[in-house]
Amino acid sequence: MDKYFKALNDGTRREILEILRINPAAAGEIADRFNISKPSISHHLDILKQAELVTAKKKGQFVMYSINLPALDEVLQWFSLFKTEMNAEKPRIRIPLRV
Amino acid sequence: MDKYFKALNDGTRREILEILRINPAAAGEIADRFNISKPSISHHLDILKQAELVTAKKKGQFVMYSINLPALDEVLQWFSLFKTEMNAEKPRIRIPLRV
DNA sequence: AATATAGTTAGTTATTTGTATAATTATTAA
DNA sequence: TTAATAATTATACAAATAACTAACTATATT
Repeated sequence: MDKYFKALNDGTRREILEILRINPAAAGEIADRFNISKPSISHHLDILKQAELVTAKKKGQFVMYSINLPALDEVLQWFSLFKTEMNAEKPRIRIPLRV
Repeated sequence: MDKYFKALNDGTRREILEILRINPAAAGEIADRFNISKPSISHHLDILKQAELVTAKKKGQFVMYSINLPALDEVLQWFSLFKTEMNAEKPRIRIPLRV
């Protein structure tokens, strides 16, 4: 869990994830979206990769980065511990909205 | 969102939240659970309070800390952006397990 | 009033982190 | 094979962070 939170504790890295959520992208494309040097972005991508929040695959001279949704889902599960629903008293029965 | 992730980027603070999830507790009770000095825990509590992840209320000579679930829910919502479900192709219909 | 208990604030230190520039590797194009 | 493009690695440095001890404030007890 620690590696995830470490990686997520940076606005630039969270933005990168939001970008990759839509589509995979090359390192340079990602860097172009920020006013930060390319080596810095490369470093951010490395941290995300080490945390397994993204994957990287070389395509010719490009390196394509993709999001790793299952990892993000693991973090989401940690937060589920605190779901208000779980701690509420009343509603024991949930009526489905649609079938 | 930044203040949340900053506060959550520490194992001790996440453990404190897990403790407070069960019950409110005084600063000292919390400190007793860790091999860390009381001033350090006090500082962690302050960071959690500043991030609005916990609330503090003085009761006599004690300070009782409680979890702030709605704030944690906000973070959970950020993660929901990445819910696999949202990006998956297949399951459009969910069958409720029980009514 | 004096002492004990609970907690925070102040000040210090070692470590980690985000950024930059410069140099390097790898692939593609002339 | 030389030059251009994409990306990473190396190095340096300022700022942020987590920990400690010591000192302080506030409440409770004797």
